[in-house]
Amino acid sequence: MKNIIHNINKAFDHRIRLGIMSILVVNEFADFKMLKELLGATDGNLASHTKALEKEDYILVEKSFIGRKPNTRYSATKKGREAFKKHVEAIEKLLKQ
Amino acid sequence: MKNIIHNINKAFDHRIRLGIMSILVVNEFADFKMLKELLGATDGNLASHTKALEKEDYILVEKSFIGRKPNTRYSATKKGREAFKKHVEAIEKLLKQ
DNA sequence: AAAAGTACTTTGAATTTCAAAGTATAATTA
DNA sequence: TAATTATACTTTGAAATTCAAAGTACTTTT
Repeated sequence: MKNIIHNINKAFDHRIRLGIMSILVVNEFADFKMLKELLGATDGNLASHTKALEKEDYILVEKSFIGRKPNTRYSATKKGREAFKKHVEAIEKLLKQ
Repeated sequence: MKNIIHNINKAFDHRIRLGIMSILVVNEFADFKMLKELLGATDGNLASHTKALEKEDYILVEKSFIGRKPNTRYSATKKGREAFKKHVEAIEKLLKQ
């Protein structure tokens, strides 16, 4: 096989999704507000990217209340961590020649 | 500033464009056929991604004939190389926490 | 009690992605 | 030599994605 981008996961193509995963592999959890600030995304935009990752079972979404305010908290699943690791390795391989 | 994906260039978000640039920073030139094979892209798909990079002045497109067959050859511009280098550094920084 | 803020969700328009079909010529086979 | 197949792209437009504005449902401040 020749295809050099074969192992690059299209679910992580977009910088916001790449950012979400980067955050979630080093932080056990992150909430909506934290992701929004770290990524500079608008609300709707962030919601659709988290939804895309959730659909792939790469992240887990947990809704609860902190005090009486709603709080949505995200974490990377095992599947997500593994897929992201593979993706990062593929990018590194691609970039060093 | 908090935005951790601030230096990630959206022109290189897509894996095919990332692949094109990776190829063009190590090879002075690559033609349509070579890119197509290395990236596993369809014709129309590759054409639109090269067009996007050309629009940003990140790659240069030269059309000629080899014998009597048309040949389209791509190369990275100085601007493209610089932008890509910055992008790669931003990705590396993002990925190591 | 009204106004402003927080934490999202919904919506749909704009943009992007993609492959099928088209164009034009070259090479092969019958 | 005529027909068929292959090469090297380009054009087209439907489908998918991206995005921010507006909406919902509270909570907090004035």
